[in-house]
Amino acid sequence: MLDQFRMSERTVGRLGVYRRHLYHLATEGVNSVYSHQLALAAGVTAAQVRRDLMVVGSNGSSTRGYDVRSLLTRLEAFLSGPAHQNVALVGVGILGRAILAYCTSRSGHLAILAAFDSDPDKVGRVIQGCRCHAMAEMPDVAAQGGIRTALLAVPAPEAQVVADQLVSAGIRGIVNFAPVHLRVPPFVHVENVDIMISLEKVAFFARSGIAGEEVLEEV
Amino acid sequence: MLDQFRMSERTVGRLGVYRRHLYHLATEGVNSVYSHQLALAAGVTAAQVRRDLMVVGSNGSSTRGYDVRSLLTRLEAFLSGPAHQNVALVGVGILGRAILAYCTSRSGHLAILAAFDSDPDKVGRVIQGCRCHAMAEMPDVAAQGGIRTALLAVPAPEAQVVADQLVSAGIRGIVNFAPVHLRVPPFVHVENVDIMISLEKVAFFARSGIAGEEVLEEV
DNA sequence: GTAACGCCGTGACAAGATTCACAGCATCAT
DNA sequence: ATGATGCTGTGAATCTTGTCACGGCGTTAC
Repeated sequence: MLDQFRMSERTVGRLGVYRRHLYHLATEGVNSVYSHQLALAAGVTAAQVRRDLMVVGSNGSSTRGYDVRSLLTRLEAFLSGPAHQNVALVGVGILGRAILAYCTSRSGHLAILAAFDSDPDKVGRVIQGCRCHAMAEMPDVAAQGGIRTALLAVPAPEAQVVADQLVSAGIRGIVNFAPVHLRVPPFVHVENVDIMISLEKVAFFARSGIAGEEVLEEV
Repeated sequence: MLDQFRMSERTVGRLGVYRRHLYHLATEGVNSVYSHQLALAAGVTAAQVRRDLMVVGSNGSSTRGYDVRSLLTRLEAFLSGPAHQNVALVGVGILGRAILAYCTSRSGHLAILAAFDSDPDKVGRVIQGCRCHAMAEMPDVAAQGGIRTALLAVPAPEAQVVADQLVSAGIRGIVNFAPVHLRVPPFVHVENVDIMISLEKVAFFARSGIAGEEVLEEV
């Protein structure tokens, strides 16, 4: 719990997946779950699940597995911390709107509190239930809302400039949808969501699979 | 080419990033580039770049670095193969439309040839320049268009069922935007793009106040 | 009561990814 | 020439990540 500093990024991602599945289980009234069931739902091995859960201080029983409610609480505490966290969306283009719709439809520990765009036509309007501010208001809104995390969905050429603005407005984590590498200070965490790269990767392996089938297929 | 079967997924992703940057350089008339320049643009180390480029058969010179045009050609050949590849989009909700807009605005080696949706109101319409078909037409369209890769942007509860349909329609690679783990045969490659998990990860590290990404020292 | 079972927690191990470090080479300055 | 420079390509070392295997312990069956 203490050393969140040395947490592996991948482990954090998987913990999020477990949490989501546990949430499902909880709403369905399930109250205990085995590591191999979580593993199946998350697409990893049971050993991996158990190893990951060590960081939140495991409380599994050998007979019933993990108590869903209790584990969910622990994961929430570990991942989200005590307080509700607010997030900003920057760039209200078509992708930005999709993200807004996607996030607001989902529940609670993370909420998009404000949106920002440089287009004067959008400023002042409420889009997908979220007020759109001018970029200049960023520092104030971020400070007032305690926003430390931003979703960046602006066109690639603007991404770096806007990222710099975000950092000076106090943002410490950025989910970057623009297809460029952002240069930020070391205390800012950037996660790239690069749809085209993902697509190219999948296309690559889908193509390789052709040869795989033709040439040799084991197992 | 060589054994693309054993290629690391991460390496393929980085090669895509290099390719994109090389494309930029080429359009700007730059005709040679050093590994450390590519590294800066991609957010990795120079050694990593050189190591990655080994798989496409490096041709760097010690004095001018890499020839942009030549390296770009090699990367294109390696990543995209000889033929143009077609892709399908399944699920034309707001996210699907954003993806359509995002991809069609970008150029060439990968094109979204067809869209699919279960909503009868959308079927037959042309959205973002792409014709929307009924799900039932999937196998035919995929076969005719030689589509082996799909972008899956349907609601989570439907994702698994649709994925099964895709696989039986001959799809061998899926970019999955739904927040669920898809169970597919081993010859199908799935890449998850999970916006909520990415956001949670970033929020976690932003809260921890730790460095996520190293800033590489310049020039 | 006790033997057998199945699962968790974890140390040890293996596999994989990245970085280091240096040979080899073309170029340039002197 | 000849030494210095600065880059690439790559084996080896290091660091990271995932897997294995087994002790321990409730529970259940008999």
